[in-house]
This record gives sequence, structure tokens and C-alpha cells, in this order.
Amino acid sequence: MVGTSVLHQTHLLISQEDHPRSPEFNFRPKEQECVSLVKKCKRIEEFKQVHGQILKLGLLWSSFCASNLVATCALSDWGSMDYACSIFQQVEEPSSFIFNNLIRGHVKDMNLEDALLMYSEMLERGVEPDNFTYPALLKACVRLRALDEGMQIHAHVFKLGLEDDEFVQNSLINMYGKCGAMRHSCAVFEHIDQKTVASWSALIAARASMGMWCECLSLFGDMNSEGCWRAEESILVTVLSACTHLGALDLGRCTHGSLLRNMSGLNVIVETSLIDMYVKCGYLERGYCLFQRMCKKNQLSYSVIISGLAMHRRSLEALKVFSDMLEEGLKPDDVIYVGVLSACGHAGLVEEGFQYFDRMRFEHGIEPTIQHYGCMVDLLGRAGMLDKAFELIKNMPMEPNDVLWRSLLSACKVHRNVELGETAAKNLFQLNSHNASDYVVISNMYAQVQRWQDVAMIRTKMIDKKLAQTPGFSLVEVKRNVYKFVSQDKSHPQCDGVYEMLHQMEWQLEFEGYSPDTSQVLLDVDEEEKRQRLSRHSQKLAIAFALIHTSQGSPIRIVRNIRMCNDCHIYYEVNFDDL
DNA sequence: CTAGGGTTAG
Repeated sequence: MVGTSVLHQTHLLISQEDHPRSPEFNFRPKEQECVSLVKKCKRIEEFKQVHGQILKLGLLWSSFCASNLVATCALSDWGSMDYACSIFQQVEEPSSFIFNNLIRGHVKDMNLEDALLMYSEMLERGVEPDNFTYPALLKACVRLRALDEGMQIHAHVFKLGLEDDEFVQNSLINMYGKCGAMRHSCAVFEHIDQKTVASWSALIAARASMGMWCECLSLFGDMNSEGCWRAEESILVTVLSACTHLGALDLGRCTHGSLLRNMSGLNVIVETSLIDMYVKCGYLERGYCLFQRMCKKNQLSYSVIISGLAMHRRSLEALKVFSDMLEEGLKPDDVIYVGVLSACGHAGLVEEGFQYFDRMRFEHGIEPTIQHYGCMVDLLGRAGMLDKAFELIKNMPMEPNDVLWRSLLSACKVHRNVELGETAAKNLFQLNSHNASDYVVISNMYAQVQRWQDVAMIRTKMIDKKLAQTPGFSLVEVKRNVYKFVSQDKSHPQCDGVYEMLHQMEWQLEFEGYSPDTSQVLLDVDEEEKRQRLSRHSQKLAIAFALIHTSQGSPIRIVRNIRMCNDCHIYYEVNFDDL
């Protein structure tokens, strides 16, 4: 219907040509008429017709018409960059407007190199870029992670005196931030007189995209204290995501409050990130409740709750929600299947796991990734079907990675199959993976079967290789601030108080029957030094700090980067019993 | 004489 009306107007245009008015009076209205027709197009076919008429009327040489033809064709969702470029080829002296829109079109279509090439063609042909050129061009650099090109472009911005343009500045903040050059990103930001929500947003979102969650929150705090507060949905969602990764439940709740107070309603994205935050911060019930009350759930909402339930060992409920999702007519994707398969793994549902695996491939047409194979190896390994797990690894269509061998290794440790464990370890080392924690597992595997010589051999190997353990850190939220503690660290806040508290805790726990388990300290040091090292593990520092600053009985939630060591685990258990 | 920045979830 839309199509016919535009074509009808095209005919009007021709009939006007049959009864021309005097040229100087006529020229502009005709141009404008053409442009308004161009803008009304809803399909490429209509556009081609209008383009044809413009060619017939010889109006392509009007910069106004050509510009709008190219821009519309480049940017509309029905448009075509190839077609836009073919029009562009016909224009003798393309304006900066035309170049800008072609650059934007290439960026929109993810032809990022073409966007940069278009810019260099622009420069070669002596067309001066303007403040409209750079936002799109810098976006291309962001997507290409092209920091060098981005910096060159920043130099052009200076050369042309465009460094004070608000849009260019925000694009630069974003470009530097997402390319990992945080200091440059900050430098541009600091240069702005009147910081807007968009500049803060660019700064904060860049930290989030790099996984710098602590920095994300502290910048959000700065934004608030500098009075640039506006409940901005996207920023609050980024904050929620930071809370999720940091286990900052209280700040997450607060953000939930801000959203409720400032937004007229919560959309799917906001609700889903709230659910994910509650679930991953250990408050499954709250997240589950929110999920059940959601009016419209999408694939991602299901995804977070399924993996959340699986994570909390509520496998059967996870599988139930999955079947609800299918019933609702939503299509599962590869990530959801990772959740489903891991739910099966936690519940020891081997047969069901394989059924879901087949269903994923044959019913939903999802090719299993290495992650899915990882779930299956884990599933078999936990169930003690180690040979089958090994078979699966050998028969996978892709090369196994360290994660798979590690999964098999730890299953072998649990089920005391040293022989296969050694095979797994050998393959792991062949991948040049030399993690201290893997050596710990192997050493413990030998220790379990009293093969002390092998235990000693592994320790020597580890010391020879000078393997540093991944530095362990723990995060804890106290009064809506997140604090980070690193093992053996003395540079954290209120160090003296924390060590004093540690000392007291240890004394009290020993009274309760705790004795340090030094078996996992694979360092060539004496027993006393081992105990010292254990007592300074980051989670103990974090607990001590939290105990100092919270009232009795309030929960302490700790987020860690690596698995808790045995000793800390015992320490926790004694602690929990005490509370 | 047209247009542009940040935009969020697994």
C-alpha cells in the first residue's frame, strides 16, 4: 500500500515535467519534492524508481538530491550499501555529507575496514571531515579494537580543531575506553567542561566492557557525588551487572530501588539483569520470584534463571523451567543448553544429559561447542564414568582444550583413578598449560593413594618451574562498598585492624577445634611459614575485615576469582557453625 | 541543507 502511494507520486513528478514552469522558479521545489519522495521510500524497489526519475530529470547533479539519495540508501534498514556506493560513484564532487553517511552506513553494516577506507578516500579527495565524520568513524575503530587508527584519528580531530565538540569527545572517550586505553579515555573526559550523562555513560560502559567492575562502581559513585545524577536506565543496568560480578548485593538492591523510584516501569532487560544480580549474589529466591512475576520473558530471562537454578543445585527446577520455556514457544540457544547440561551434571542425570545433548543437536539444530562437550565430560566424570568421559574427549569433533582435560583430571582425583588422571595431566601439560592449581590436584591425587614419592616429584616439578599460583583475590561488600583483598597483601585498608582480627579469629577457631590444613601449600617452606601463608589467604582477610565492620549476624558474601583452598573451606565451616 | 555521541542482560 505504501509502495503504490510513492509510485503514484513519482508519476505526478513526471506529469509536472510535461508542463514545466519557468526554470529559476521551478528548480528548488522540484529538488525538494524529489528529496521528500526519497525519504518516503519504504523498500529498495521504490527507491530505485525514485532514483530513476531523479536521473531522468538530471537532478543527480544537484548535491542536495544526490546527498539524500546516498544517505537514505546507506542508512535505511531496507537500504543497500552497494547501491549507495554505486550512486556515490556517479557523483563528481561528493560533499562531506555524502562521505559521512557512507561511513555511517559501512559501520552499520559492520564493514568496518570499508568505513576507514572511505575516510581515507575522503582525505585523498581533499574533502574536509567535520564534527559529523568522527563519531561514526571512531565507532568503527571501537569495533575493530583499532587503537592505533583511533589515535591517528584523534590527531586529525586536533588538527581540524574539533576537539571541543561534545559528540566527538564522547566518541573518543568510548573509543579509548573500549580499546583498553583507560588513561587516554580519562584524559579526554577530564578535558570536558560540562560533563553530561552521555560522557559518564561512555566512561562507565567502557569499564564494564573490559570487566573492570570495581572501577565501574567507583566511577558511578564519582558521577553521583559530582551531582551529575539522573536515573539513566542503561547506566543503572551496567551498575547492576557490576554488582552481579562483584557480589555486591546491597548496592544491587539499592539500584533496584532507584529503578523502581525513577522509572515508570521495568523492561525485560532491566528485569533480567535484576534477576541475574539476585541469583548470582546468592539470593536465588528473590530472583526466582521476580522471574515468575515477569510479564514478558524472553530467551535471556530464561537463560539467567536456568543457569541460576543449576548453579544453586536446583537441577530439577532448572529443567522444569526449560520445558516451560519450550512450551512458551521460545527457542533455546547454545548458552541455555550449557545451563541445562550443567543442571544434569549437578544432579547426576547422565541419561537425561545425553538426551538433552541429542535434542540440542537434532531438534534445535545447535552444533555443540567445546563448552557443551565440557558439560558432558563433567557429567560423566562426576558420575564416575571416567572411561566414557575419556572416550568422549577422544571422539570430539574438535581439539580438546585445557578445560576438558582439567575436568577429567579432577574427576579422576575424586574417583581415585590415578592412571587415567596421569593421562589427563599429560595432555594438559602438552597444551602448555601449567597452572599451579593443576599441580595441586595431581599432588593431592597421589597423596590420596599414599604415593608420596610422586607427591614429592610433583612438588619439585612445581618449584623447578617456578610456578606462581594465580594471585587469589576476594571481594567483600561492606556498607555498599566493595573491598578487594589479595592473598598475603598488606596494602589493603585498615591493615592493622584486619591482622589483629585474624589473630583473634584464629585463636578462637583453634579453641573450637580448627587446625590449619597445610597440605595444599606446595611451597618449599617450613610448617610455620605454611601456616602463616594460609592465614593470609585473601578470603580470610576479607572475612576479618567484614567482621570488623558489620553487625553480629549479618551475612558476609565473598566473591573470589579462584577456587577456595581446603583450609579456607574448613575455616568457613567452623565460622558458620559459630554464627 | 539534510545527520551525529553513550545504550544496558546470559
